[in-house]
Amino acid sequence: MPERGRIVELVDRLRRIAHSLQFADGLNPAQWEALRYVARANRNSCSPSALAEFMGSTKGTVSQTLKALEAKGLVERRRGAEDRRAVRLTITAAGRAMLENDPLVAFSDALSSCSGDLRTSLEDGMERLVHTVQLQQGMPEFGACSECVHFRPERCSATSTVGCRCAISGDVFGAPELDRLCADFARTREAQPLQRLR
Amino acid sequence: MPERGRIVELVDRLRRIAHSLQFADGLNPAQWEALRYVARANRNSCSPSALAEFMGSTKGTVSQTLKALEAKGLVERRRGAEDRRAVRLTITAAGRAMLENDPLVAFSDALSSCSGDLRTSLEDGMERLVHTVQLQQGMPEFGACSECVHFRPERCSATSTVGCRCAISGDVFGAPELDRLCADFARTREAQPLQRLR
DNA sequence: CAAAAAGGTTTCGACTCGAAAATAAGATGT
DNA sequence: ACATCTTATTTTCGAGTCGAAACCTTTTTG
Repeated sequence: MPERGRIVELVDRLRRIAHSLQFADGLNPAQWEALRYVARANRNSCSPSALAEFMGSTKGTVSQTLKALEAKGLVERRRGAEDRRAVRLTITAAGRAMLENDPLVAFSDALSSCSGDLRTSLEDGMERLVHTVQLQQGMPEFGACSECVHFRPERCSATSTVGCRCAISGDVFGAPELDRLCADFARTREAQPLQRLR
Repeated sequence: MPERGRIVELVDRLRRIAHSLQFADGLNPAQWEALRYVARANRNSCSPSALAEFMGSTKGTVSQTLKALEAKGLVERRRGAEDRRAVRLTITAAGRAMLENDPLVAFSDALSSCSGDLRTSLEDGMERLVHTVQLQQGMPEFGACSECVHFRPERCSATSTVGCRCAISGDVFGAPELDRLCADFARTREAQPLQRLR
């Protein structure tokens, strides 16, 4: 029997370290997470609701996080044009600058000296772990078009540029947004077991 | 260039999931972490100070966490026999029972269906990641005798049982405590680079 | 012995977070 | 049109967490 608790300890250490690191530059962990999200989500998912779902939090709590980020000039809240209830979140130049020294980059730096293969297999393993737990726990999963059930490839005009018409929103996403996180994401293949990794 | 931010995203998701999961059974993440620690530390490290260092927190904060755990009957605080300032923490039977359904076991379950090799290489990779970041960030690292600089193997009487006389505390640790976490831990080999994994 | 240091606890204030109420804009049904 | 329901978000409130600093007690040091 492989030690039952090793992965538990590792995850908890990782959590603690990441938590500690994210008190940098006057932000707190929730604010860093939200800032990262706003920089990473597609235009349909840049809303307080989607962010609340992503963070496993409530809209009320997220509203305060966003208020803090807006006060610091890192994020903008604008009311939607068509739907006046909606709020569209956008990251500002200052917000992008702030992300340049994201404290979690320490983890990326830690891998900088290792081979690409090693790095990739570690990342793949962690990704499977995250997916599996999210699935088992019934947590929502966010992802990009390429692995999404709702993805409908679409050719743009004469050039062979491929975009994505989302079967849910009906919107077309161009190349820049194809890799962004979407709240409507649903993985195409069901729960790939960890055995089949690599 | 391998995507720079992938590991950052993964770590942050892992952190968020682990955080969410640890609001089970009336405890909070800090309390779960402390409970795990008390169950896992050797007798010299079962103190509020060591726990504070482990958690990257302050003694005051830890004191409150412990007060909560004691009130729930999961941990006992007893004043030291020799040094009356010291407090010795011990986990109770109820505490052990509580750990039986540690919410982070979800991560262990997620790996239960994968091969031992795969699991081990993922765990090894994550362990290196944790070590490397802790080292780079000047964070304290906790570990057990087997990899510790202060480890001095010691034969007990006629039987070939091997114990550990710690060069710092001077104490002898028997088999049951050899694998426990120690606040005086110092890794023997310096910062093994991630390249040499496996 | 007095002073300093070490181990813990308490107090206080800032801040986070979630639940619930409030606001406001769309959507739906009659 | 009009009332009602739903969606999107913010505000308010209260409980709880955490860190800094003050405090207490017990060694250790000079």
